[in-house]
Amino acid sequence: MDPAELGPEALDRAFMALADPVRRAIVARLSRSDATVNELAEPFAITKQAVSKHIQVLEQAGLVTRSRDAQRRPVHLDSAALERLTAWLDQYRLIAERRFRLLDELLADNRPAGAAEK
Amino acid sequence: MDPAELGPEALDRAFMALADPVRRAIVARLSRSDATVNELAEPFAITKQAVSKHIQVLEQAGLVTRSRDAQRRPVHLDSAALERLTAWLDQYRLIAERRFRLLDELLADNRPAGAAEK
DNA sequence: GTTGTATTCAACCTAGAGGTTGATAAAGCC
DNA sequence: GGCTTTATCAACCTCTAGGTTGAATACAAC
Repeated sequence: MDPAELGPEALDRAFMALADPVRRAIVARLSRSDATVNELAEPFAITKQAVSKHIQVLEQAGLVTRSRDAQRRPVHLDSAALERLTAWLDQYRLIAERRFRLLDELLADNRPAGAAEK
Repeated sequence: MDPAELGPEALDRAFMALADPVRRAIVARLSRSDATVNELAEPFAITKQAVSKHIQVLEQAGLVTRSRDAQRRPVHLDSAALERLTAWLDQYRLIAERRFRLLDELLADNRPAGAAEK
């Protein structure tokens, strides 16, 4: 099956991961460069353990990956994962927008024409 | 300030709203046409009260709006809200991708050049 | 006005998210 | 070996999300 396919649980985890300001800030920070847990924890008024948990949430959501560098575990943003979420959103947004466009054309054309769109 | 500006709480609510398979299915359904609570509840094995709550979550997240038609309260998908989320994701995805592209160019160019990207 | 349909409100339950503190693991430095 | 740094594990607490049932509201239809 398509590796870029996103099952429901994967979407659950990805959107849930982004539904937290700390984790979104981490994503924003990682967009500029990879970073370690300590570096990522620095701006926040919470413990490093809490940040470590946030990173694990992002990792299980597939949004970030981690490597090894001695005792450090640099975190890396997976931009393809963000793209998959964008794709999910765009899919339904475009369906809805196409529908509105058709409706507008019908209305502008000449008559109500009592078609779809309850 | 820009009405399309998304504060942290708005992003919290929007992403949280999408972190549930029932609510995502509702969004998918609404992309095809507006629908009432009863219509939206039909495919699910949960009570209408639960679906009503889901819709309120989507509404407070700004993802849907509601109108009145006698005792019915048709739900309408706000595609602009989806677009705002896409914009948030793309913002950081593009920063990360640009960085990778530059790094690739540096590597392909000729020498390591010991620049950024820890 | 009474019945029926669509939706919400209120109270409650349970599981999990996000936080803490304290102990543990793993790797470099002297 | 011992010490320090980086990061995680474990146990715990509190708050909220998602679900239930049962009563209440709002409007239509008869």
